[in-house]
Amino acid sequence: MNKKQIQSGQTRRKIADAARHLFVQKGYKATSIEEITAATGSSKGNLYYHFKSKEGLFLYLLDEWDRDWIAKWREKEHLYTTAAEKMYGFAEQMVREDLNHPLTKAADEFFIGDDKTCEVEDRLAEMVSEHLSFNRTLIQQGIDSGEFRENDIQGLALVLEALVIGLSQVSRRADLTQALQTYRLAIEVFLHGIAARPET
Amino acid sequence: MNKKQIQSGQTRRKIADAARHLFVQKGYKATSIEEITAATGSSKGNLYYHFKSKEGLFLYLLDEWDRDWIAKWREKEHLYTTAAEKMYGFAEQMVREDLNHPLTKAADEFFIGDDKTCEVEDRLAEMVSEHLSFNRTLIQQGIDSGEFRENDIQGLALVLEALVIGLSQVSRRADLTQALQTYRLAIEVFLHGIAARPET
DNA sequence: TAAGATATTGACCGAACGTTCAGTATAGAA
DNA sequence: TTCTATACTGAACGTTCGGTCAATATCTTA
Repeated sequence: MNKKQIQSGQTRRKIADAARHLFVQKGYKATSIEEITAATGSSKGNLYYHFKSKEGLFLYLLDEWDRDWIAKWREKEHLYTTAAEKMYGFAEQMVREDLNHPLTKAADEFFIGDDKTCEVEDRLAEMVSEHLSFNRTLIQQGIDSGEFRENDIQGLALVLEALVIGLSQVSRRADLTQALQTYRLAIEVFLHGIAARPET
Repeated sequence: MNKKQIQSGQTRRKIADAARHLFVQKGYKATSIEEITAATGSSKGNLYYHFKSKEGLFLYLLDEWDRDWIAKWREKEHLYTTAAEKMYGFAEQMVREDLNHPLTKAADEFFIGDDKTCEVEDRLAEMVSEHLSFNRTLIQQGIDSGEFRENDIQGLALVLEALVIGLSQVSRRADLTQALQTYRLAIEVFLHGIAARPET
């Protein structure tokens, strides 16, 4: 590995990290290329040397982030025995990994905005379905083990997704402790509800 | 009332309606003044004759929408007897009133964007606390009537808010029937959870 | 060390957007 | 009818932003 290649890789990393941080914090549109380069100390042209476009940079981050997230989850998953524990673990990872998944806020802008490329559109649709599939598996496991009631799994996966998206928005300006507490309470509610006794 | 004053009022209404529709559909930033005027048939200058600025227009819509929402709720509230029914009614109104509250998406951009005026910031903070207060009341009523378990009310209000925000995002591209179904399921889960039996 | 590949710079471009303003049309007052 | 306040128009302005490019610096290789 060259000295040049190493430094080039470091630059790429620095840009990606700064961009991810800003996208999460401010959203996609509200984050300008100039802000990203200002945060890295390098120049605008250099960013365009390493990444094709703003969209390309964002897409790169989406892929990277998703890979990391799944990898971290696979590491921890076997530590949890019950499906309920997995749910709490799931929530905790959501909070600790920068308080939200890129899908949550920044990607949502893409869904609504009308200026999205086909490539981006496809990739996002894919990620959403991956997300829902992840949630379905989580719920299915609980049903199989007898922990959860038989129910509309696809619907529940959507509700869980909604809960997670909403939580990340509500918690964006909260500190880690508060966020963790809210997430845990939310999962508790998701599992047990707030009604005094379940209808049988 | 003059003929002129009437027409002026109608223009104002037409602009406000078109703007609300677009803001809800596309978000705040993604909606341009030009689009709004194109949808009304009147001119850019005319919009600025009736409203101070884009922000001012948005603020006007927030106030108006909030008033309408609360008024409609007060109309229906007495029809529901149990707190659980109120929850479902709450969800239904959320869906029917254009699939979301302006707070949900467009206003969220303000929270994150750094270009907000103090006036807007204050008004939004006020509205959030009103929202949470509304949720608290709803939950408190259920506890008082013995329907809901005693619990961290402020936390639950936040979770409910997160759920509602998330639902509106997840349902934005769904039709009314689907959305209603998802919202109902979500409230069901919020009330009863998904666990096979509650921990006692 | 010379030549060439690679990495970085920052001025610049065109498009989009919010906002302004000089000017026009119209309804009611005199 | 004439005058005036109100309602409305659309070209133009200043700014912001994503993206480009010719020039330059830095490192590798021969």
